[in-house]
Amino acid sequence: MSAKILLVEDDNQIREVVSDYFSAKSECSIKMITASDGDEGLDLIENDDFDLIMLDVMLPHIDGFTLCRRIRKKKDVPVLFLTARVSEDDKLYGYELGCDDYITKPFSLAELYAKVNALLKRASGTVSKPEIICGNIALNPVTLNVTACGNDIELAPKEFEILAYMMKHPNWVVSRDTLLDMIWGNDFYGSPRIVDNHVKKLRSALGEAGNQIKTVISKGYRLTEE
Amino acid sequence: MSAKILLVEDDNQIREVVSDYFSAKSECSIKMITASDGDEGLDLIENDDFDLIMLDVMLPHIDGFTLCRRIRKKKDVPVLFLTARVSEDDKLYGYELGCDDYITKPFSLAELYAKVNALLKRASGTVSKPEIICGNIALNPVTLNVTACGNDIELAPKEFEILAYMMKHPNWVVSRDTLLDMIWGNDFYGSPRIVDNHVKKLRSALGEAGNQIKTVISKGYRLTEE
DNA sequence: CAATATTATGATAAAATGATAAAGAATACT
DNA sequence: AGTATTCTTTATCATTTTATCATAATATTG
Repeated sequence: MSAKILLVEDDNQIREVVSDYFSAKSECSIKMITASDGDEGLDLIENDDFDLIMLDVMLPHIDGFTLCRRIRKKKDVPVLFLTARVSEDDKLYGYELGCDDYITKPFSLAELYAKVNALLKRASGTVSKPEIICGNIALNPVTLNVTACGNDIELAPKEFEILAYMMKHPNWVVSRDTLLDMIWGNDFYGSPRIVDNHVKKLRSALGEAGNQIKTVISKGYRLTEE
Repeated sequence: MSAKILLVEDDNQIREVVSDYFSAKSECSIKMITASDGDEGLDLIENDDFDLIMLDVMLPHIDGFTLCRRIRKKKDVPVLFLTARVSEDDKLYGYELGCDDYITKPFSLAELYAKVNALLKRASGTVSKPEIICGNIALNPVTLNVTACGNDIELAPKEFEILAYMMKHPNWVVSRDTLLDMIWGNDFYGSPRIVDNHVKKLRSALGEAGNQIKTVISKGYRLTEE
């Protein structure tokens, strides 16, 4: 599942940092769109549907509270305030307007991310899953579930890690040495042939979808989308 | 293999100690360049290519995170954070920004040295570099994909290496001996005629675009843009 | 144009590489 | 301790890739 989030914030740096963090952290299951002032924000809201809106309270022409009221007239979308003001009044005001939560600057990105996910969950009844998908294979880094062609797959630890690494780098050719470095670590002194064996098992565990793992001779393996 | 490393660190002593240690330990295969603040660091990064950058998180005017983001916009080079802060947030943040690893102060020089070497090793194989394009041929050094006139091409290892070398030096006349040196290495004692054969196969694999490989009689081959 | 040097091509043998299976070692679980 | 699972090593077999060589084609030189 993917969510579209609008961030209205005049501070360039916060906009960028939050945007980057969310895109990266959610592994693209969250799509971030930003606006630097209220007017731009309203425009976007009118022409597009968002799953959540983050609003800075202190905006140039229009303040966050007013903006929130206008949003509420049009759409029932979760709103989260970013605020530097900490008085209870402000907090209450926000809540009455239908703001669903707020966070006080300076905030940690992890905290914000957690709040956003909680809101999304509350709003939709489902959690935004950071599922990674490549062709017929899906891997959930949270539940550690793997499905191939819709079937649940049980993988041994090493098999899972190999698949996870390749899923994060689809279409890359990953060498055996890279896999050894990333998964076994620097204190492994055996032969790279061991990768072959795990890949073999991984392929057979994936069944039909095992064909998505191609071998690139003398280079390594590649996970393709078909 | 020699690597150029930039260390951005405001503490004189750390700068010197790390720099000396790396130069000595690597027996000059690592060249250390240092900057004492972010601006100086950015300057150096813009005017030079580094194989790895070590960043202190706490810098005078600009902090390491911001600097890292700026670097990422320009170059895809491994970044390693030196940090005195140990909260998970910082660690995560660093990773999302494209920092490849971090080490917490106080650290042992040996540990740092090991991390750096691991990163360099990993990077030399898998850092995502932009596609190399020459005329109708495109080569992606990460996915190892080759396309000629838009079609995906399958190449045998030696063919790929020859093409890759020529793509990195478009319009150069590369002699058979050079190719033997660069691709076969010094432990090959056969005839340079073997290059002809691989070039032949490479040409036919490239189809139409094979014409971009011209033979320069008695000198070698040249890859042109048309 | 003939003579010579250089390169292209194709067939085939040799070598390198990867797939796979089997079996012992390590690890976790009961 | 005993069992089951996973990891690792090793050996064999199939496939791909590379090397060699003979011959044809092309270019260069006088």
